[in-house]
Amino acid sequence: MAFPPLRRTKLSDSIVQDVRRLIVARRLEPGDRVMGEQELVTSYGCSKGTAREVLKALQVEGLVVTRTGPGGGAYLAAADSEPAARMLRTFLHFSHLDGAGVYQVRKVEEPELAVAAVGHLDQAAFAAMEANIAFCARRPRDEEEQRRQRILELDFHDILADACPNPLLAFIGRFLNGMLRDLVVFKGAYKPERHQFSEANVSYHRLLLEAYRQGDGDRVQRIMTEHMKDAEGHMCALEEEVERTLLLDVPRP
Amino acid sequence: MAFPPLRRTKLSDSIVQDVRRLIVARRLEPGDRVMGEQELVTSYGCSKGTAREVLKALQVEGLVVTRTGPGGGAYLAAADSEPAARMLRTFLHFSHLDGAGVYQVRKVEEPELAVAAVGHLDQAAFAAMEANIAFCARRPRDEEEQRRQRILELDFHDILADACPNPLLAFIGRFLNGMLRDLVVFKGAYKPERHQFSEANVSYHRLLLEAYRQGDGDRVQRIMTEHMKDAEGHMCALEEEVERTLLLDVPRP
DNA sequence: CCCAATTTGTTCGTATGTATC
DNA sequence: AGATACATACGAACAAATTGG
Repeated sequence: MAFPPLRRTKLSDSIVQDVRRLIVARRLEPGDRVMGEQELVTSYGCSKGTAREVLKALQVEGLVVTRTGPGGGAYLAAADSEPAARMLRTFLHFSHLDGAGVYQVRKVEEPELAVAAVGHLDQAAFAAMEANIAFCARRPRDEEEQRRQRILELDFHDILADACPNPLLAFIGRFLNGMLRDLVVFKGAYKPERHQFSEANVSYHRLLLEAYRQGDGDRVQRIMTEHMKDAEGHMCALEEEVERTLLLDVPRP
Repeated sequence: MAFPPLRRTKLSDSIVQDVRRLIVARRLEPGDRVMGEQELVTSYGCSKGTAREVLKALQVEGLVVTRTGPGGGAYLAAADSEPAARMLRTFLHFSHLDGAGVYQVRKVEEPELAVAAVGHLDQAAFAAMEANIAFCARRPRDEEEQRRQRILELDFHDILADACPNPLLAFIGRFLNGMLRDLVVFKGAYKPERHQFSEANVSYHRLLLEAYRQGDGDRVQRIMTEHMKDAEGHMCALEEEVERTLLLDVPRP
């Protein structure tokens, strides 16, 4: 036995783990000060380079932000879903998640999120929904505007996610919206042939807005469920179409 | 131009972004070689420390693993959900997600996952489910064994997640199971008073196993839906109890 | 089994940009 | 404007780990 350096894990990793534990143990909140470069060097006896790696890891995890200058250093970052979303995207990138997989989740999650948002929409949210519908209902002048409309249709669902009091549900909703945004630009879901899809979405959004104004949770649930079912059908049709064109371009051996 | 000091974003961050783009552009797969320390230094003209920060960031993101020695360097890591799960945990840590929030998602997600797993369970999975049920059905000799049983009940759901062909659905399922494992140990859900909860879970698992053996997706859906509804009730009761004891210990001003 | 080559891991010294006072 | 404090970046050197002769 007897490992001479007695270290199987990288030094920086163990320090990172230690700092993480310290953060939760001391009940630190966003904005509080965390150990900076010098403090890590002095309290752990490591070098600047190692301390920098530790800070870098915590930055990537979205836990801390660093500022230069006097009074600068490392501070606990505000809760941000972006790092988690980015890593989930990379994980799913290698797992080859397709649009059908996205909608298998979305069709059960989005109705739940929609009803959870009832009673949590303020005037600004209602105004944003109205403006969103107004823009998406306009007849697009060119393909570029059509693409922007499709992106904005997803923003409508982001408004609902922002109003959802359940942070996990809201995260999943926003994440799925982001995935669909990517699919829109990569799979060309904004093509003219898909115009009826866009019109269906807008009408569903109109119905949702009305149900929200009346605070009718059951109706919100029913409309959103149907909305997702409809959108799933469009997505599957789109993917089949893309599949066909790909098969024509690159025939398999 | 020549603007070395004219930089608003950190150098290492831009290199990280560049490497990420390179990975997806070249369609690299897990196991493929990525730029290591030396290569980063030579191709980006940065220092060793900066190159190490880049590698560190990619490691934290779960994208690459590094090995020492000849033939070592940075390699694209196998798809791993752990980094994404860890960051999602930290995000939700600051968002104060409670057990009720977990079950609001779980009760709509787990039935969908359960039916998706139908037809994807092999003999090993069936054997694992049987062994799991057998262990959890045993009368616990002490509180410690009871706690282990509660953890293992969640492993039953992990078996289903492993069989689920939708990677996103499987990720959410495994993530929720992990969250509940933490709640079990922190909120003491394994207390003797909760024994009937455990028995209910085991009976639901038995019914699920039978439905899976018959490949009856509808029955799987119904049983799991009821299972989640039941578990949600127990979780809410538990949290109310914990809330009461906390109010007794630390009366609010 | 040891030795050498290779590549990451770690340390120290130094310099520079940047924000605060 | 200058001094201070801090992160950011570079360079050189050594240690540790792994592979192959």
